[in-house]
Amino acid sequence: MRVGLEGHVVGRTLSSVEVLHPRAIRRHLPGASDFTGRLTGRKLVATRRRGKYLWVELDGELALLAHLGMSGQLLVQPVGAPDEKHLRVRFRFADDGPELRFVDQRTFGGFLVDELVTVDGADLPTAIEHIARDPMDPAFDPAAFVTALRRKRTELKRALLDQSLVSGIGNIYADEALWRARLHWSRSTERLSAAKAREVLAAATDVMREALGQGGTSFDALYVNINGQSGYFDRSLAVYGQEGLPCGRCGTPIRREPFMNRSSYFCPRCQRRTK
DNA sequence: CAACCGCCCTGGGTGC
DNA sequence: TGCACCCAGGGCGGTT
Repeated sequence: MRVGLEGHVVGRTLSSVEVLHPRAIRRHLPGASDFTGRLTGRKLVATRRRGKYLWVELDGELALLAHLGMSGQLLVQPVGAPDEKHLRVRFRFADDGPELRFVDQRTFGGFLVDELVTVDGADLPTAIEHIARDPMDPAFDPAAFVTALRRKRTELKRALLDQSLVSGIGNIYADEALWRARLHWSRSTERLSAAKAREVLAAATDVMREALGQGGTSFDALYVNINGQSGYFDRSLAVYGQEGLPCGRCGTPIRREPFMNRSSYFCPRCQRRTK
């Protein structure tokens, strides 16, 4: 998504911004008129990503920060193309070329305009100062992650989802990484060996790299790239959403258990629960 | 302070 | 056919 966006918007100047649903900018506390006011006339300089956050650097040390939530899409569409049913924000450009649209059925996604701050050598929007580097980041420190993980006193999957430890891992990639590392989601972080911690991190990194290579995960057909095409990593899922189907390693039916008001999928034989 | 819970929201699917 | 209900997801405020 970031790469696609880069090719379409970098170097262009915003001429108008239209907020069609207030929830899409709920994290921009000064409100819609401030949001559009700060963006209008601004030039887009670069696209950046950290974990699940995406932002566009603007001239003037500002950033347009986005989180797509679970159903958010950024689409490039010709001016005048029919509005999508769930169109939430429209960005138009001074060159009158194709516009950028934020389409989001479930309205978990959204934007804010934010100032940049330097944290540990990286320029970040202030709102995401607490978000850790993701495993694709060249400056990501695996050893520091392992140390921080083992200092936690919680369940392993909770820690993998904690975006202040490592970012970019959500419910799907956590389950896939745990299956690859043969660890149950409820394993305690403080009793996890450093070797096992490294293993689950490596598995998560592999899952993310493979998913990126395939354009992401689109199990519910709501995830699409900048051209409206879905990723197809869902074809590669070993456990997520596979309840009752045989484990690819041992054939035991995959099980689903409630976890934090959602679900964890795992192989009950490969991923034994420990005390 | 760390850990944890519940809520935000929409629409597709299911069961009655 | 229509209605009530459930579920998916990430992040954050509030509570323990």
